Amino acid sequence: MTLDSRFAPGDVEPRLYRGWEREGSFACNPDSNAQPYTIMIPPPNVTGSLHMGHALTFTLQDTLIRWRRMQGRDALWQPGTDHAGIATQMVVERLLAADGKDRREMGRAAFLDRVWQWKAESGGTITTQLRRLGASLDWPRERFTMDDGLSAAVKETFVTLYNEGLIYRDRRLVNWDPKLQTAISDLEVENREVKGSLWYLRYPIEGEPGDFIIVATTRPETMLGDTAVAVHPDHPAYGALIGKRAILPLVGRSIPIVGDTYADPEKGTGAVKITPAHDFNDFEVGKRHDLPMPSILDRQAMVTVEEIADVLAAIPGVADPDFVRGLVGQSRFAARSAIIAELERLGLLEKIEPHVNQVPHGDRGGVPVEPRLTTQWYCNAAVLAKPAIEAVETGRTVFVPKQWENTFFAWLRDIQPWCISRQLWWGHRIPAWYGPDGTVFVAKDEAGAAEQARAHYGRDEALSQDEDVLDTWFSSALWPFSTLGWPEKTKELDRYYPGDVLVTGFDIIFFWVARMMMMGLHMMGDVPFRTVYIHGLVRDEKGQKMSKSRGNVIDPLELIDTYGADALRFTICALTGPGRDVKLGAARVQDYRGFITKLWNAARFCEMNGIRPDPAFDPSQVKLPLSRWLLDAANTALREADAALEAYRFDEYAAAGYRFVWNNFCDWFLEFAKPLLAEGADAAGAAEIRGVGAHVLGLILRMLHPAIPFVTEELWDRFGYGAACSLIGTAWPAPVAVPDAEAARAELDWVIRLIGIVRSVRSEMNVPPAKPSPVLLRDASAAVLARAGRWIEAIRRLARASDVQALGGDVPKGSAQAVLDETTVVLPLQGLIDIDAERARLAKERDKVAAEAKKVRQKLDNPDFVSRAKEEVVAENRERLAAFEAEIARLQAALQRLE
RNA sequence: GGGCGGUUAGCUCAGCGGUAGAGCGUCUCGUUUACACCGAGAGGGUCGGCGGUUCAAAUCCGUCACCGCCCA
Repeated sequence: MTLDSRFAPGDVEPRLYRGWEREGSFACNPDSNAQPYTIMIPPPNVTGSLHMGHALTFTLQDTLIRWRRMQGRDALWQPGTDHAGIATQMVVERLLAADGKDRREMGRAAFLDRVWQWKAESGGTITTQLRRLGASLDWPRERFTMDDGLSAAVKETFVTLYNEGLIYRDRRLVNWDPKLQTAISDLEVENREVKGSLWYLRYPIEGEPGDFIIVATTRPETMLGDTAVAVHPDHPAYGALIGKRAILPLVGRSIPIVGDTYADPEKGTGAVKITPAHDFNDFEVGKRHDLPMPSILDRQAMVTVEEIADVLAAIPGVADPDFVRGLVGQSRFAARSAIIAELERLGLLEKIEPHVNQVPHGDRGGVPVEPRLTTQWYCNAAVLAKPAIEAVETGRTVFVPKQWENTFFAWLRDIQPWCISRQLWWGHRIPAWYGPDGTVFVAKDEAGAAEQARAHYGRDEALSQDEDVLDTWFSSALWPFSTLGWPEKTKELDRYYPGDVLVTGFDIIFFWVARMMMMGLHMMGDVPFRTVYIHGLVRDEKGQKMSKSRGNVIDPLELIDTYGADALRFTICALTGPGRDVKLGAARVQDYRGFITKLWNAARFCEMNGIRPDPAFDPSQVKLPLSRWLLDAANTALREADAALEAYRFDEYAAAGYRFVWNNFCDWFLEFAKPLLAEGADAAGAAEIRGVGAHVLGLILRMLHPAIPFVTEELWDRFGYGAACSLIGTAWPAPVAVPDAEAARAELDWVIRLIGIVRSVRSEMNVPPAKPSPVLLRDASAAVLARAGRWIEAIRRLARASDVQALGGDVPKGSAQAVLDETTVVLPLQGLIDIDAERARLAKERDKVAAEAKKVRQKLDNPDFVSRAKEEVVAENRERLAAFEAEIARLQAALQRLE
């Protein structure tokens, strides 16, 4: 074995990943006695490809799962994807369109065949890409929401909830996407700021020629469907009109003027037109006042007059049925222009003001959503939400960070009926059949429905299944248990439900977290996960959200190609603090790649110096302070790493590893080890250093494996710590008792500080590095001198000292001086240093300490502080003051010696 | 309009009552054979403003400003 001078992730990563998969290293074991640890992913969209958001969330999850797996837990990380009804159907329709085909021509069955074919060819993109990241998902257990088993779970749930009255049909307003021609969820609607206008329309008052009520609207085209004008009951000018009627221009309909607090006297004119079939607020007003609710836009958002045909009336100068009929078939945008022009012609347009408003857009289709009155299937989410809210209130499920539970509560406490039907072909077909008279029979299959129909009608009747499919989230909500075999009673279900943690971004709380909680509690009787860890979003270096339109999207696969998966993963961990977005760019990944390289090179040094795993090495038997110091520091790092991971502090975990490897192992241990390993050094000492070095390198590899699995596994294998690809399954290290750790810490701490002081003085005094200098210790105790003697080689090497000795007599002329505890460190550098500069340096040092001392003295001079502060704080400050004063005295003495 | 989060060194961020920190960048120095994807040293902050609580405030409370997100 000889390690290359650079770690080559591109060669190593695929080989190790294949090795892990081949060895079955990612597999859970339902037959084991170990305590399970389960992470259910919010399943990614089958049409998706890996983006930085995935890289973030899967890196964190993989870090957790690898850590728990090493701790001996029976880890299940359940992979899979959801079928993404709308997105997938759009993808396949686009492919068909390229071939000049249309799904309606080919028919439902052929279209679905085509979707499955697409899924077989392209649906594995993201799962392949997750492997590049190193994600250790239990792939043989991969599930898809349209699988038979998961489909059975959907049917079971639908039928159960229907029978409980929690699923029902209702006619109400939905968010309708006119492009996709389906209902969509509130959560699939994004409000976009659009520069529009506020049009002020004059509606004539019935029976009072020449009088108008002026309504302000952002959507004049909907006026065809107006069935009232609402004013605030207390409105000074318009309040008196309540109870009268207005003539709806163009249409000629007589509509009431109603009093409703929905009308905001501050907005527009204070009077608002009411179109119950095309606006959610107006719908509520319509219900309160029992208004008609005609739709004037069809499924494509084209004008239709079918529902207002019988109220059209010709009123000269106000309304013209021919004009209205002429709008039929026009888009809502064209109709708007035409209506405004006509109103203007009739003198019924008061004015137009520029207006910026929030326009709801379908997030997939990209066109403005049209509220539309349709019959859909609904789930009574308010009932399901109650136990979900309670589970978080009582701590059965805990949010980390806790503040996110407010977001969860806010949404669930105000939850609207969940529209679960979609006018799509790709998805779980709603298990409802209709008889000839429209009676609904809900059953898991057609035979069940037929049986119900027979009982109902007393004979066999032809049934037709509902054409619609279910919202994708209906099946995603079941994911934490449907993937485990439910509704079958499987040992996996028994063992891995509830899961331990759901890891996701805050934007997903409404989507998956809330729905999984509701369905898990209702169908399984228990929460789906005990902890919900919420991380931030990935942004670019400037903090901007990554988006295709901004052109600032970073492809994680490119980062992996360039810097390696470990570098990307470590960067993500290091930057993932609590409740923070992660600003990430190539530069950051490059920086952290330095750490991977550092680790690699430290290992190379070990290799070159005969540091290799020794099964006989016993850390409790080490003799050298350096060994004890290193083991003690490793204990600290391990404790920090564990505490950090327990608390989901990925940044602190990464920092603990970084500090230990770089600042303890490399900067000091390996440097101190060099003379001890040199030729002619004490053989027993060298053997111990090799032993402890190998032991601690092994600890490092284990401790960092969850974050940087590839480089650690490669080194583990190459050094022969275990069989090939075995690190992933190796036990997580625990701190061990280190004899005399306190003394070792004191000793090494002193040596490190001494070297630091000498280096600092030399650098500040511009001593040429090639000029070694003696290091003289004045006022040093016998113990300190003995210590210096033990470390003389290291001090020579690292502090550029020619010798280290006690200084008995006077300080030689032209020396530089510094204070280390009770000792004054003297560097005789006559001719090499500028005495004035040295004087200034010492004075500055003294003044700095004096300033500190002054602050502490002022504190101690305050009787309130001494009497009211905690005793240990007072004592600590007394000690600090004493130390400062002693240091000042020594610096002062050093200054005087210069004269 | 309501809610949440943020404002600490040039940048990215920890710290959240008792000595202001890290990483990166900057400057100076370095052919010390693990590593220049390196080593050594240095400089750099009235912890957004203003009030308050406290012996003590970056940290707790109030208020304002600015930035970002979510919901109307």
